[in-house]
Amino acid sequence: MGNLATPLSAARTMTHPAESKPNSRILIVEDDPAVQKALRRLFETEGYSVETQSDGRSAVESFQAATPAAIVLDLRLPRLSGRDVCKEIKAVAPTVPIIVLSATTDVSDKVLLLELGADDYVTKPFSPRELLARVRAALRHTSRTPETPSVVTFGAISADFKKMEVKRDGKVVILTAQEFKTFQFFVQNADRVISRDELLNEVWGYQNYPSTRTVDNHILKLRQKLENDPSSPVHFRTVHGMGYKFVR
Amino acid sequence: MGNLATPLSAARTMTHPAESKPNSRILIVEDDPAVQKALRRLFETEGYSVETQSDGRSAVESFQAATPAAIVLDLRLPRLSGRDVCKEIKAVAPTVPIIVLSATTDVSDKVLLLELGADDYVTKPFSPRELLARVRAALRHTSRTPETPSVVTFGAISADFKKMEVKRDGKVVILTAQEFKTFQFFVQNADRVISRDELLNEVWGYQNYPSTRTVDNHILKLRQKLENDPSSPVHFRTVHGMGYKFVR
DNA sequence: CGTAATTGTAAAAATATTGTCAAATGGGAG
DNA sequence: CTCCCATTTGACAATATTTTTACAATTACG
Repeated sequence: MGNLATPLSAARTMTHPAESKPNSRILIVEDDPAVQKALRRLFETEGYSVETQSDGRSAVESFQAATPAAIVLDLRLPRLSGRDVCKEIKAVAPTVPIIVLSATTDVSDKVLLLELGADDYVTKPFSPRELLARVRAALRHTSRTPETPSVVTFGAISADFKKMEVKRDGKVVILTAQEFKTFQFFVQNADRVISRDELLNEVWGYQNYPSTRTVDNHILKLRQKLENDPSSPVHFRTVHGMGYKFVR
Repeated sequence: MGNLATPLSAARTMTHPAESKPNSRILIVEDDPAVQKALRRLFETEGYSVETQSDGRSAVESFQAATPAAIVLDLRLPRLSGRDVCKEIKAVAPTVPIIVLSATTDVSDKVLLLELGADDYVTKPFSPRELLARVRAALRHTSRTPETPSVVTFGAISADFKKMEVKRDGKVVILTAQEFKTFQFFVQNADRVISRDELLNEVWGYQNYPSTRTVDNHILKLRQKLENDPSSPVHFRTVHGMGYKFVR
């Protein structure tokens, strides 16, 4: 099986339906007043309550005063660098998601982000929607922690998402990267009808947006690999005119 | 990959079922006639109703005349720059999503998009599919109707709109896509008399506008599937000369 | 009552969606 | 550069749904 490190992170960009969290407090750390103002507006119109800070030291203090649900953090900050803010906060509260804003040069390597403890990042000319999506994804991730259990079993299938391994009757089934991502998305959204469109958006992403027939083909593969009788699927059900639905 | 001119035809073949909102009007602001024409075709073949404008001033006026569901906006415009169009519109109607078309140089700075208040952006040259995907994503986000409770029960019927599942006496009843949509509309508008025309407008959409008899047939199906005694309906009532009325 | 308009109903006809496979594409490893 | 394999596309068949159509039943109303 291919290396899934990169593709998986893409799947995190989910904008999830009907999941807007009111009452969520966001701490925005950004020194450019224009950007700060714009960010505040962005999140406030989405129903978040916003706290802003302009430098690193104040950010940490503000965080300690009242723990926000998530943090949007510019890396280039006066007084205390974004890196250090990240580290300090993660040391105290490792579960609060931090989304880093950065120029491409700031994070040439993902290793850096891991070291920092950041949960996600958005690079330079970013779309507001994308930032929102990532914050939401991060929030969702923490708010329902046991969302994706590491191991899921149903029928003759057992999947270990941590190991990225799927077994059928105890024998390893090899899924390709895309198949695995699709599978995981279905498991995370069990019992819900998912349109091809949503799949393309959430699993494939924007940059490569294939035709809807591609989705069907991947469903076909998943059925062939995971269903007892692929021609009359039990788990990967089709909902005519709507999309697909996964049931355990 | 996609340079706008040719690949449009490719995206045309993309069948796009159920998901697309009927009656969605898109305002396209683009001064290059060739691109404008291509964009119009792109969105029209996907079932959107399209309004086009070639300069900034007209765009704002057109917007005020009739508010579209979303706006696709080129940044480089005569008469009034895309930036200003964006600002003006966002000042009046912050919820209408704006997707910006831009050369990479236009958005080299992350400040820009945020200040503008744009929701998303696509850089030229862009793939038609990507643009479509982003517009759809934006629409999906705003047009979310939180008014439908996820689960509704009445008589022997229980409906889970999230799972798109309807049960009668605990047994799953299979509704087709159109039946389900019709059913949902009735539930959302319980106790109110609904004319066939309204149903055709709201549930079917103007792009495929069948005869009013089609409505009757769907009511028939709903009664057969959901009523205890379909020939003397309790929930899906006929209001002679007017239309139908759903009561729980 | 009687008639015209409206609605109920079921089957046929027309469309639309999905399943499936083979071939084309494209990216990465060697 | 070439080969390999995942991915995507495109075609076509197989299904499923939507719409039309025709006619019977019902209702409104003089």
